[in-house]
Amino acid sequence: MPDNQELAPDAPGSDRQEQAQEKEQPRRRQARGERRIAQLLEAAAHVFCTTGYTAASTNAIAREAGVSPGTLYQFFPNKEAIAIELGDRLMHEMRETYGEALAPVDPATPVEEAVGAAVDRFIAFNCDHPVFFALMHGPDIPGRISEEHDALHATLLARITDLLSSLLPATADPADLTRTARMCLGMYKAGLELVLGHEGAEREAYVRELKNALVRYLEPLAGARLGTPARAGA
Amino acid sequence: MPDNQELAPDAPGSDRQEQAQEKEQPRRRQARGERRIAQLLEAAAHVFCTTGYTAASTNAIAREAGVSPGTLYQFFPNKEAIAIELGDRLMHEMRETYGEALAPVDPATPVEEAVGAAVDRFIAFNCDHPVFFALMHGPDIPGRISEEHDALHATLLARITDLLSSLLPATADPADLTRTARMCLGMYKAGLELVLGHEGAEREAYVRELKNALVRYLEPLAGARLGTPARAGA
DNA sequence: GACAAACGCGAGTGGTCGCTCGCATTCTGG
DNA sequence: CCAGAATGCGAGCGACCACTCGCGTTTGTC
Repeated sequence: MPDNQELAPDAPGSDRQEQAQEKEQPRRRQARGERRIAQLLEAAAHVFCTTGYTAASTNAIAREAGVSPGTLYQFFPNKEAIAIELGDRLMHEMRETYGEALAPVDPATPVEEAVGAAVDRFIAFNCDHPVFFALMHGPDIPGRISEEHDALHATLLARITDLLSSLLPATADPADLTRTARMCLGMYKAGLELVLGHEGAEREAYVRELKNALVRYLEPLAGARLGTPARAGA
Repeated sequence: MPDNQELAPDAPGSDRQEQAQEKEQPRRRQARGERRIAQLLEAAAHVFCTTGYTAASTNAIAREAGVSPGTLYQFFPNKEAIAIELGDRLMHEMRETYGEALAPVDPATPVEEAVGAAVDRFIAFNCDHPVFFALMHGPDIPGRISEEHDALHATLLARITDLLSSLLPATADPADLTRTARMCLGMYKAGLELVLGHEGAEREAYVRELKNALVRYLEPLAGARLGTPARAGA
């Protein structure tokens, strides 16, 4: 088992003459291998999506990718590593493409706009990558993914809390803020599930419904700000 | 395997002389057996609660109940039947104890009151029986439980839709009603998760937060009704 | 072309889990 | 009190799954 150092680096400290590469053991990999990895991850995404993590068998993933189980284990040390690599790539893509949704907002933007923009971005990402939802909300996910989920959860919570504290001028109790932020995130998740469960116009209607729920929940809190009475109903 | 007809009745039609009992094959069971069943179901509830359905092993359930695996299979034909019987009993108890929450409401009651009463009842039930949440929201539940969940889901949806249609006088589009009802149920589930994740005063604060979110979401829809501007904040 | 390393295969291994079977013990009706 | 049913046991069976191993094939390098 002298393979797979790239995806699952073990403890170093043995004979290593030239670490003058980029990072860690280079593990020379041909283009063919990279293609196989992408192929396997795509197959894994499909299988995870349809059956969930635990119910997904590595043999099924290999079959879906059209390779043998042995080939799969040439590139991934174990089943967990597949989910982790998949999660890492999704996380990376999300931060790259939709990172702006996490950036601090101009405190002058109305609630509707801020909520709408954030919801649109995250909904779009989740619609493009349904595996993300399966990996993040499965009850049986491996430890590493769970950590990533917690990190994302905490990040989102912090961002929402920031946004809320910019809305509530002096109502200072941070415990209230935390609860409200958690409630917002929960409502978003619930709405996301509804959105993912429908297609086309119906899906968009649910997006509007989710935005309505969030805005109506948050608007009364923004008492000190200039009200935005214009509300485009469904 | 001439046992377990009561919990898993197979196709009848064979030699049955005296069906003058109460229902189905009587399957004479001693008090000891009934006690064992209750004991096993309690153990199963605990194991399902902590590890989920699929991860729960029948041997673990038997161990938790302090009996051998063979004894477990004397009363349940298979693992699924354990979850089904547990679900049936929970469902029965819910209908018995909290069925009034599903009864039609007086159309004169304000939104806050109706929402608050329903939320309180269901939250209380779920707090008393955390297994219910685990069985209903696990992604790996067996078919029968899934059907029960769907039935409950549909019932709740129908009730919420009724309540909504009594609020919206003439805004007739039933598709909008369905979406709003689904959003309400999703918000309730999200809130329930938050509530179950906390204890004591914090838990009650989340209950209030959930009610706030639901009321604020629904209140603007009740435009034609006499408004209830008194809102007790957190 | 030759060598080595990366790639690819699929039968096989160890382990777990749902479930069974033969047998011992306890209860119930007559 | 005794025949038979209900209860109880736990080693073990078959199936499945994550993962391995030995060997054959392809690819990059000199």
